[in-house]
Order: sequence, then structure tokens, then C-alpha cells
Amino acid sequence: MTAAVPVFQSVFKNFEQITKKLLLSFDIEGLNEDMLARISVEPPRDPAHGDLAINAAMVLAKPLGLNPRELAARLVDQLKNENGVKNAEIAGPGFINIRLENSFWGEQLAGIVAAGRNYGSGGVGLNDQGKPRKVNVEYVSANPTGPMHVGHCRGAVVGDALANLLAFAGFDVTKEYVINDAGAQIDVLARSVELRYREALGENIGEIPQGLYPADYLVPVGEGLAKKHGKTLKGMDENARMAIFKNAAIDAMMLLIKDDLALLNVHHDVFFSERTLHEKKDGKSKIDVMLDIMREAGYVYDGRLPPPKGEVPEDWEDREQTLFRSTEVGDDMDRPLMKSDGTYTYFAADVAYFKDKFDRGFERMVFVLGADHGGYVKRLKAVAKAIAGDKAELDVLLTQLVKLYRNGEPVRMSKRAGDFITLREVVEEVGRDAVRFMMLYRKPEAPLDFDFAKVTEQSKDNPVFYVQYAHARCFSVLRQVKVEMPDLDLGVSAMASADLAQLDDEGEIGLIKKMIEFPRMIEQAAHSDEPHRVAFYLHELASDLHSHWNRGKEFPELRFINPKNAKLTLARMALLQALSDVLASGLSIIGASAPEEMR
RNA sequence: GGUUCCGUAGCUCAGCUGGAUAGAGCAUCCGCCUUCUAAGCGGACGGUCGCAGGUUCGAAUCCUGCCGGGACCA
Repeated sequence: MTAAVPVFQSVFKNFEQITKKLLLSFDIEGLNEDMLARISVEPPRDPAHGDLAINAAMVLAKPLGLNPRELAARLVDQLKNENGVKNAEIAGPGFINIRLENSFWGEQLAGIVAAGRNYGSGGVGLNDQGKPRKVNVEYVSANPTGPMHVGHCRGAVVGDALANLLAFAGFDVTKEYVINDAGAQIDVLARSVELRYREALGENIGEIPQGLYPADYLVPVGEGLAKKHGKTLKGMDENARMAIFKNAAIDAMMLLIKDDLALLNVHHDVFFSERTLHEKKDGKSKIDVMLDIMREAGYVYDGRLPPPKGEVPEDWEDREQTLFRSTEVGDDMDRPLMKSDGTYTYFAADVAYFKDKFDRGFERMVFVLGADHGGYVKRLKAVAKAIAGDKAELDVLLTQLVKLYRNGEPVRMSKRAGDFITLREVVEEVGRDAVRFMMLYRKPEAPLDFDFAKVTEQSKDNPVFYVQYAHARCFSVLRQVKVEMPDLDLGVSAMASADLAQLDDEGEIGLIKKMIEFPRMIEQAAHSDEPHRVAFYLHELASDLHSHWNRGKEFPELRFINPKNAKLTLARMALLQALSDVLASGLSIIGASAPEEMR
């Protein structure tokens, strides 16, 4: 599933290594790894400056006590001799700008075509042992009390795309969903199902009492139980009976939820049941075990919490309780592990759950949570530090709210029970691709406006359509050329070995340059947990393609197909093949389809 | 009150983890269909990067303090 070894070394990385090697060969006194790490090779913001910009001279001059321009001059002398370099010069305060030979871009394109859909993947995320780092991405984790609603969409898409991105980049990723099947709301759910069961047996249950779930989706669960067990459940004792209702309810709700997630193309690898943390094995649950270990380590103690600041709530009582010393590891206050009735708190389960993940070998845990969970971040990080020290990292992504609009008008969200917009309704109305793309067309920490009308529009105003259209355009030409030039060999090896240096138009080279940025973009997006960058990149690449395409109107010689010149056409088909591969790779990270034609 | 996120063009937002003259889309205005899909493209207009300090060769980006908005906690 993961490609650990990069199949393609980006030109930026290449020149970064070349620069470092050169610097080391200079034998400069005091030069160390930290300094070298600050060196970066980037595409200049202004293309007029060249193809690559190296900051080495400026970054190193100060700590080494050298003149930046002198150092730059030494580097420039050497860089000029490197393969593919047309020109290297010093600019501004000490930038080194490099311009590459046109033939160099052709070589790069050949590499992209040969790598195909693997282009840009792998190479990131290796641990000290050189193996892909094990990452756990936990997302959605909606309570199993009913179908998913629209509020779950964003976290689901962001989490899933992030996991895809990390996997593509080279991490060993597990997608995880924790089922909150141990809390009080599950008891309520079970009682609600019990009512539906009795109803299915012909009893008149009347109105669903306050506090229970009145929703219709529990009716079939009750009917199923009635069919399977008949009246036998009625005679059972409370505990045995409720256990059956509970299990049936959770199973049914998880089926609903998995169905909803499948609509969004979201599939988890692991569904973790919170109850398993409470279940005793040899007399001890996982929480018990965790507690023993943490007490041993000094993180668990019995003590009192200071009263809350400001007005003290009525139900607050000053009592001795079992506490987690989370202030020791960055939290604002110590956290209770036991409730007054002697049962464990959610937090206790969270600690045990983290330990479980750590024991499963994960080196990094990512949580994708709604913004309303902002208050949990510090204590989760504290837990990670207490249990894993620096052996594992924990990061939380908070996604902000989505506001729904229809033709610019906000969609009213009623608060009455059972009257919410479901995820299913949204996906069925606007389609999976649109939902996935739009949820990623904004950084997650910014609120998002989602307009039903706009995302179904088939125009350039709709970025989903715009990107997919670019992909379809590539295929449109590849289909057309088979009609016009049936003798042309469009195999990957034929294209990769074509004379790609013929692609010397600035539009063509611009497209190659844009594709060269793809691995770099992937690396940075993965590094910062920002799948939205993929969406923006795709939009830019699509824009470049549409733009170049239209130049073919003014300059017919730039059109992709030229029946009189098979060699040139083949080179351009290679360009289109690479473009379609990159677009498809990006779309697959986002989780949207890459259509070969638009209908 | 505390935590946290946001503040960039008239509007909606990017901005590559400190780089050179801050970018897209929408809106407005002006252009481009005898074409492999005009379901598209080009151009013009538009900015005191909330404010004030600080860090350094260099800040929209990092730090501090304010101002304003959202979310959460109490």
C-alpha cells in the first residue's frame, strides 16, 4: 500500500543535495548539519528569476561569518558545471538563481511518464530504521446512536484525505474509528430499542418518553429482535436483556454509519470498541492495567482539585479523588480518572486507549476532531507525553464548522430532535466528488461555506468540475489521436523514450515545471497535515492546462495533435499522459473520481 | 474570565513552515468560438496583509501586547 522508496527524485531535492555536497567540499570551518538543514531549493516566485532559487549563501553567511556574495560566487562557479544547468547567477542579497536547459525538462517529463501513478509518492515518512513510520489517523468516530449528519462530513473527508495523503507520501497509515459504545447514551439507546422491540411484539408503547431516542431508524432494530427472539427477551433478567439490546443497537447503528461513510468513499481499517477497554481479562481491564502503570510512574495520585474559577457550580463538591497528574506534562489542570460512583471517566478510557495505540506500535497518532473539541487538545497531548515520552507524537486537527447555503441563503438547521440534514441527503444531492473536493478547498481551521447550488454547477466557478474537466480533456485528446493517427505507439515506454526536448514552447515547459512541483507539494502537505494543498495544487495545474489548450486556437501549431509530425505528437501525448497521471493521483488523494469524459 | 482558531483586493479565500515587485476565483469592464469539448481562455481594474512594537541581511509568515470575530471551557 505504501511506496517507501521514492520512484522519482524531485529536481529541488536533487539540487539541494548537490549544493550541500559542494559546500562540504569547500571544507568551511564551522559548517554543521543544522546549518545545512536550513538550505532550501525552491521555485522562485517570479519565473523571470530562473527555474531554481537557492538560499544557501544567505543562510550560511551569518553563522559562518562569511560574505554572502562571495560564498554565492564560489557556489555559482561549481553549479554552472552541473548537468542540465544553463546558467547560474547571484541575485539580490545572495540568492543563487539557476536556469536549466530545455532538454532538462524533457528528461524530467520522461521520468514522470515512466513513474506513472507512482510519481510523487513515497520517500517521506521514514523512521530512524528506514522503515515507513506507523501513523494512526483517527477520524469521524461519531457516536453510534443514529445515522451521520451533515456536521460529520468535514471531519470525515479531511481525516480520510489526510490519511490518503500520508500514505501516498510514504507513511504506513492506519485509518481508525473509535466506537463510543461504553457511555450512558448507549444505555439510553438500548432502552429505546427495547421499546421498539415491545412495539414490534404488538404492545402499545404510546409516546416515546422524554430522554429516549424517538427516531424511526430504531424501529427495524426492534422488529429484528422480535423476529429473532420472539417474546423470550421479556422474561430475561435486566442485565442479560439490556446486553442484548445494547449489542443489537450498536451493531445496527454501526451498519448505518458505515453505509453513510461508504457514500463518501470513506473506509476505515480499524473499528475500535471503547468497551474493550473496560472488559476484564484475568480480573483486570485495560484501564486497570494502565492505572497501575501510571501510578507506578507517579502520574496517578489521590488528591483534591481546586474549585473552578469564577462562580462555583452547584454540583461541584470538594472531595478526594483519583487524579491524573497532567499538569506535569503541559495540561492546565489535573484530570479526574474516577467518577464519584467509582466508575471510570471518559478521560481514563482515553488514556488507556492511547496506551493501546502506542502498544500497537504507532509512532504518531493524529486525531481529526471538530472545533468543539478544542478543550481536549492539551490533555490529549499530556497523555501522549506521559505514556510515550518522545517515542510517539500526538497531533490534533480541529476542523471548523461548515455553514450550509442554498443559492446564497443560509439553510436553516432546526434543533428539534430528529430534524437534521443527514450526510446521505447532502451526498445524494450534490454528489460525492463535490462534497469531498469542497470540504478540502479550504484549510481545515477556517470555517467553510458550502453552497448546494454552486457545487453542482458545471462551470469554471466550480473547482471540482474544473479539475475533473482538465483530466477529461487529456483523455479526450488521447482518444482523438488514436482516430487521427492510428499508427502512433502510445505505450508508456514509447512515450518515455520519445524526443521530449521537442517540447520547447513556454506553455509546455510551464506544465512540466508545474508537475515537477508535485512531489514537493506532496511532501510539504504531508509534513504539515494539510490535504487542502492538494486541492489547490490541482486547481492550479488544471488552470495551466486549460490555458495552454486555448493557446492552440491562436497558434494551431501548438495543438497537441499534429498529423504531419508523428514525433512531435508523441512527445505531446507523453505530456498529456503525465498530466492525466498527476491529476488522477491528486484526485485519488482527495477521494474524488478522475473521469475520462464529462457527460 | 480562561483556552483555541481566524483577521490578506468590494466578496470568498490561497500564500510553498522567514525570501526578491503579496496571488487566485467571484463581481465590474474589454476581448477570443470555421478548433482535439467555449463546460474554456486572455486582458484591465482592485491591497497600509487588523493595529503597535520586537527578533534579522529580509516578516503577511516567528515572538509579545492590544483591537475585532467564531468555537469551546468554566
